Parts: sequence; C-alpha cells; structure tokens
Amino acid sequence: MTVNATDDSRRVRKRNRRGEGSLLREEILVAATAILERTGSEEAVTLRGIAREVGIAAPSIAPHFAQRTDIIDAVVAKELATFIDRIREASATETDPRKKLFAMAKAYLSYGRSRPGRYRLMIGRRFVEDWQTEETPMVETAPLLKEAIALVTDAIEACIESGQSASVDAALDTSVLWFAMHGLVTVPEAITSLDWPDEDRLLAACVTSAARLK
Amino acid sequence: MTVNATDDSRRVRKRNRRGEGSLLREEILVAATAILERTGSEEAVTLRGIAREVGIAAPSIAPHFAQRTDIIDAVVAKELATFIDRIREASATETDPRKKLFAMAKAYLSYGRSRPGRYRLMIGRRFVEDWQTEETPMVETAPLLKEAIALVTDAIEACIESGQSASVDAALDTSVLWFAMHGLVTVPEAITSLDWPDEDRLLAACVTSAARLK
DNA sequence: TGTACATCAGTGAACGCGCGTTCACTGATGTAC
DNA sequence: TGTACATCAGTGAACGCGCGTTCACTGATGTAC
Repeated sequence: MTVNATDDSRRVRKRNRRGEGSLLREEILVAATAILERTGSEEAVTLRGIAREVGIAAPSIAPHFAQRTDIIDAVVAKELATFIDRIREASATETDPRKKLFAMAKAYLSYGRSRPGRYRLMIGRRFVEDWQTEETPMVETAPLLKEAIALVTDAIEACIESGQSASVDAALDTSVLWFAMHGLVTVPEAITSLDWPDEDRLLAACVTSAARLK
Repeated sequence: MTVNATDDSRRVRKRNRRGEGSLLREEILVAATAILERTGSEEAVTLRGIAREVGIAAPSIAPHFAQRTDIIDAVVAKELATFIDRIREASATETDPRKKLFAMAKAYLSYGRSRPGRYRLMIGRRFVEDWQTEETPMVETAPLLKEAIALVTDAIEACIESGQSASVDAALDTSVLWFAMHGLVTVPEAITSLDWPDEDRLLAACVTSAARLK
C-alpha cells in the first residue's frame, strides 16, 4: 500500500522523447476538456485531476502552464475556434440567405448540445472571472465572434433585399437571434421540469422571429 | 495570536434567545446570498465562508441545514419566488396586452441585471447538479414557472386577437421570448469585448420579434 | 564506431491552506416547583 | 417570590481530504568528440 493511493490509479504513460516535451501540453488540454465536459464545472478542473487523467505527476504541468486558469483559457480559445468553424462551414453549405440562416442556427444548436460544458464556459466565462479576480485577461474573442456575427447579419440583409425578411435593422436582429439561440441551447437543458415544445419547432421559431422572416 | 486567524475577523454577534434559534437560518441564507452575489460562483459559497460572514462557528450551521447544497436550494427557491413576483407585478401594472408584454420583459431584464449571481444560479443550476451528483432533487420550480409562462402566453394570445401580433402559436413564441430574454440578460454581460446595441433597443427588439408584434 | 556528458522530461515527498465534519463542551435562559 | 435545573444555542479543537506549489532529484536520450 503506497502512501498516495491515487498513484495506483495513474494511467500508464510513456514519457515523451527529447524535443517532444510540448506534446504533453496537448495531453493536458485534452484531459482538462474531458474533466470539464464530464463534471460541467470549471472549478472541477484541477491540476491534480488533470495529472491523474494524463498519468503524470501534478508538478509536471507547471512548465506548460504557469497558472491553472491558463489551461482554461487555452481550452476556451480552442473551443471558440472550433465553434466559429462550425458556423462558417454551415454558412458555406447554402447560398440562399434564408437557408444560410437556418444552417447556421442548426450548427449553433448542435454545437451547444453536443459539448454543453465547453459551450457554457465559452459563453459564460468572463462573468465569473471578472468578479473573482479583476485581473485575468479575456481570451481575444472579438475578431472570431465578429466574423460569425457578420455572416449572420449579411444573411439577414440578403433576406431583407430579397423581400424574405421584414427586418429594419439587421445588426440589431442579429443580436436578438444570438440571444434566442443561446436561450434555446441553455434554458431547456437547465429547466427540465417543464414540457418543452419540439426542438426543431423551437429552432425554426427562433430563426423566423428573430430574423423577422415572412 | 490565536491559532485560527479567521477568529479575529469574526463579526460580533449576539446569540439568539431561547426558542429563537431558527432566526439563524435566515442569517445563513442572507450570508450565502451575499457571498454568491459577490463572487458569482456557487462553489464559493462554503460553510466556513458563511460562518465567517454571519459571525458564528462553522458547525453551528449543521442544525439548520444538513448539507451545503440545501442552503443553495433554499436560496434558489427564495429567489425564484421573488422573480416570479416581479413578473406578476409587472403584468398587473398594465391592461393592454402589448404593454403587459413589455412590462414583463422589462421586469425580467432588470431582475437579471440587478442580481446576476442569483439569476444565473436560478436558471442554470440543474445543469451542473445532475452531472455532478445525480441525486440532488431540484427545487419544485414548475408551478411558479408555469404561472409566469401563462401570463406571457395569455398576453401574446390577446395581442393575436386584437390584431397586434402575427403569431400563430402563442405557446411556442413564449418559449422564444424566454430564450431571447435569457440571452439578453446573460450574453452581453459575458461577452464584453463586443459593442452591443443600446439595451432599450435590444429589449424592444426581443419582445417585438419573439411575440411577432406588428 | 564507441563513449562521456549535458540536457530534457518528468518524479516524489513535503509544505501550508481551506474545506466539511466530528464530538465533547459551555454558558445563558426559561421554567417547574 | 426564590432557586434548581433542563434545555437550547452555539463553541472550539481536532480530524482527514484534496488542493496548488516548492524543491531537490532521476534517468533516459541525443550529441560532441
């Protein structure tokens, strides 16, 4: 019986070869993501927990990430890139602006549904951070977000031009669509005591109302 | 110098008189709410932290709450009641259904803005809980929520009847309005790197689009 | 081709901290007589 | 009216736990000669 019982459960792991030490960085991020998604809690992503998952000693994380929050930041940055990719790809699959809007909304929803822990962290992070430390700088999200926002606003404008939308302010309605999609992803997931309408109908209703489609 | 330095910072507090021991229960809830609102994190609401805030020893909480999560549950239950009250009051201030909708939406937004920690906990709690423990029973939220939902659905239906709304499914659009309001409360608060439109315009856009007002 | 050695990748024990929880206790106060 | 005492409200020291972090270390491996 060893003093530290967690050693028993440590995964077998081969040390990286010389010059390949930075591979561990990726393993750390994968483990942090897995823990986050499993627990749904940012606080549950601890250095020791990650170390256990990867099969290393906890201090081995230090050369790769100075602070625990840097790991979270890296996970968020990676997830945001993936998320925006999905939106971009969805937009590219259609040419009709109305279909583009639906495709992007569907991509948004299925992303949020398939990786709820990461989605929540990505959209909700700053809130807690600022209040707790007042110092952690935010991941540079604005350029990527603006790209996705522009895709939606352009689609709504195209719908207005083709007479498919009654919107008079595409930028404003883009925000409304975002809000509605965020609610669609998070609210039914949280409030399970109610009978929600069918998800496809909710999705369609969010898009048609926010973009004021006729 | 005492061994436990936190004793030094403990608030001065008079013990309750005989038969009034349950007053401490209220003090515990007030302290838990204060910590939650200050930190924005449910995990930051610890028994020792509450004890420090109230000015008691940590074990004194045990007779009032068997588990830490019971305190959170009690805070959520209390907040939900307050929240629904605000919506109900807002609805009662107007007779015109269109104005009713705007009044309720405004009440929703100002509630969320003024007590963001509690709002997030109230709407987002089940998510984390289920994943972590699979056992904590949810506060009985359904009846209160259904009451507020009915107020909104009724208002949308009245708008349809008076020709003010183009909605064809008031219940469905009530969900959309909820989603949009939830997004309005939480997304701009979290994503501060973007320039958001004016809040009044966002609020108006959420209501008019979700309820399909003409 | 062989070998010495610097360096890289990571270890393991130890630390102090805050946490939830236990358990024997204390002292004020209401009440029975 | 006075007093003994049961009870209520809460204490304080101690526990084991998981955490982040430190620091001296180890042993495999690539490279210079």
